[in-house]
Amino acid sequence: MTARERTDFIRDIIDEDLRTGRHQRVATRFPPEPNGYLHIGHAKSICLNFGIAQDYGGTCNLRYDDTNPTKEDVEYVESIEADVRWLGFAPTAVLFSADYFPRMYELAEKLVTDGKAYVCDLDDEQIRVYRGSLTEPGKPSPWRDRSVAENLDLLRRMKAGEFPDGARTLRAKIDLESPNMKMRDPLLYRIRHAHHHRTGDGWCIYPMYDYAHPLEDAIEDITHSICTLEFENNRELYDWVIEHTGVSAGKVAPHQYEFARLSLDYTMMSKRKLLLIVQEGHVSGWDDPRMPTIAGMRRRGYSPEAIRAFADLIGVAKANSTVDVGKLEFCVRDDLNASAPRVMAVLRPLEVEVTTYDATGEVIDAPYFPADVGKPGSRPVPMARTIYIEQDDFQAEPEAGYTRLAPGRTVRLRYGACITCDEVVRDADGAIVKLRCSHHAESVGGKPPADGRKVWGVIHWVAADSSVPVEVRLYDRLFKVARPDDGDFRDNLNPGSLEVITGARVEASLATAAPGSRWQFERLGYFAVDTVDSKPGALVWNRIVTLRDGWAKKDEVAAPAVEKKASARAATRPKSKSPAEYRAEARVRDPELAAAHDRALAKGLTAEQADLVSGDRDTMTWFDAASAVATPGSAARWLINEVPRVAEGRELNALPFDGAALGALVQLIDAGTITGTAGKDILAELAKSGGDPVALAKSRAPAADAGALAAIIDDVIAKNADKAAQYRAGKTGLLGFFVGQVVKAAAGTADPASAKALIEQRLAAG
RNA sequence: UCGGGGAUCGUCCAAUGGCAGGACGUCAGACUCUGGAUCUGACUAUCAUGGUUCGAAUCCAUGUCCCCGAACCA
Repeated sequence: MTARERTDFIRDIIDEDLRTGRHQRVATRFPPEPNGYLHIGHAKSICLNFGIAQDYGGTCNLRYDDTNPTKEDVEYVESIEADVRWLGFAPTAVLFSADYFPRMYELAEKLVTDGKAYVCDLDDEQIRVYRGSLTEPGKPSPWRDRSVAENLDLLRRMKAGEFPDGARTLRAKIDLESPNMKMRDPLLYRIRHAHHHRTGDGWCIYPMYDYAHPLEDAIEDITHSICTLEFENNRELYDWVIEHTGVSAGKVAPHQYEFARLSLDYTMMSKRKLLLIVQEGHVSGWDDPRMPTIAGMRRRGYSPEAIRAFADLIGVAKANSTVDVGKLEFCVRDDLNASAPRVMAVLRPLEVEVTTYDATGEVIDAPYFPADVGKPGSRPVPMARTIYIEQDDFQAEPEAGYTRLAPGRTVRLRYGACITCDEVVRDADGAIVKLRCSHHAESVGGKPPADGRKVWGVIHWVAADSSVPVEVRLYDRLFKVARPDDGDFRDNLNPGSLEVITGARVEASLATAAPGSRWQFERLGYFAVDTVDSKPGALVWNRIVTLRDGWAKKDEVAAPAVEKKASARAATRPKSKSPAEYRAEARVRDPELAAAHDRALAKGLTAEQADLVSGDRDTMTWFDAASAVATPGSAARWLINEVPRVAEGRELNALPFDGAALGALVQLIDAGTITGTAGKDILAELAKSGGDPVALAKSRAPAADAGALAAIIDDVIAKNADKAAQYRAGKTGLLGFFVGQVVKAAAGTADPASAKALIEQRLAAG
């Protein structure tokens, strides 16, 4: 990767895993199901998984998650690998889930033997009913308690093909009452007498995703299994499968991490709906240049570099978000600006006769790149008496702000001379058919016309005789609304997403442009030779993206603000209990807690504090122990506000110290023996490795006296003279910075409150 | 018996108790043989309300809003 450092929460986790020695290597995987073409959302995932492997010198497998033979196809398998490689990544290995079917089945028998899975005869409708709902527990299948021997026999007969599709399933025996629906005896195998693209008719039972995926990861020794947010609920089952099959025994098991998948406005990412768009003929195929597929973007002319830059730009996080398509277009332009040679083409030609021009065979040597790009190369551009300019570049009655050609006005022909419009030739209907212009021969080479007349602008052109006629396809976004999924996507298709221009002309040098090559047509945009329909002598060009255009922008209708979708679900769904309700209920159930609540109140705690220290047994015990030694109010404050910070998610009873130790610490602070800041330091130490707070307090350096403190402060101010100046100039927010620096420099011997006062004083004095 | 996640400029992502920062975008200017590029400047944010703290986007509490989960899909 470049010098720019990439960070995201997943790389943070990896850094931590490497630091602590949990892993010595990094192994990821990209696991698409071969049931469609890859799209820009997959590109994000590919860049993440392969990018991590590159950054950490690890491995990344391309693994087809082909566990459902009825939806998958070799066409997709081939397109996926091609897309991954085109994006610039080389899989460490290309693998298929189906190749693990024997091992998976073996482990399924082990689960059965261990009494952790059973064969269920319920049909799909019954299973759904038995599973319960989001708010109600499920109930056990009547087949849940079959003997191991019977289960094993039935499983083997399932595998042998003795039963029809849907007759039986293999289910994990977990917990029908789990609040996580995924844990309510999930299906492991279903019967499918179907031909598999890879295993043929070798199997008639196929593993479910939730069973197959963790095993695949474990078998491949994946360390970090990265997937999208909707699998968060599946993680518990992922871990269950690995633990109970023992597939990772003796090794470090893979762990699943979830990130937010990409949403792009004006774009649809659902594979199912993308398939419909193709099937219903709204586009020409999966690789139609309007499609958000990698194949479509490739054909459109997007480069792999641009797509990778986009993935970097948008980052990786856990918040659902919708990225502005403008960011993708920025990446595409940014890449092309530096890489695409400049040439000239006229989309809608307007004939211009340069009446004063009679040279023949004149050829202009025009550079491929402007000076600011600084790349070498040029091509010959023939001039002629008859040329074409863009119809848009002439207005018979120029509107305000128009800076191009008009009657009597002079403009420069790009790379050539300036011309002045002398005459507009119209047909019988008054339509403009051609222009007659005179030219200023002395103005070639960027020089101004000799008579000092104003040059309004620079326009592009091609010679009439030597330019070549081509077809140009102008693409716009496929959907006319930012959220095509609101309602039926078919209603939201942009009818103008493709405009075919047949009368366009490109300069002579482009006659042999290679399919797939990318160029900038000056002042128009970036274009690529179509790789499918273009033929020598009959070129077809795709517009990749327009140039950024400040003038055109003014005509553009402001995009309507994206309206927030009203949440029908939020209104109808039952509201979850709040923690406060849980605590109150716990006290109703448990008289000990109720008593603790009264006790806390009696000790003078506020109602809120009393509530918080009596919601569960652990907290109650801690508070009782702490308040036995320290002032109850202080004990409660520290327990409520400070302990959770250092616990970093651990339960109280998992901490290496207890309520009594907390009490002892708080007592020292109450008594003024140590400062609150020192107390926080000691608390952090306790949380890390336990110990005796009194001893820890004693071992600390004594508080700095006023003189020592002043010396530290002066030193910090001297070292940060620029910041001090900014502070004095009014950036008072920097006070916190100085306090932080001083506290750090004093290694805990300074009391921040008094330090702060002293710093303010010194800063003002300076 | 509901559970799991999430909320920071218009947009996307940072800041792991100490200067709210970057990019896209927008606006203004400079420059320009592309109304491009480049450069300069400006713009705009911590969901709300309390609390803890010398100091809170960050810790605690209460509330609000959003997403996911009840395929023999992945």
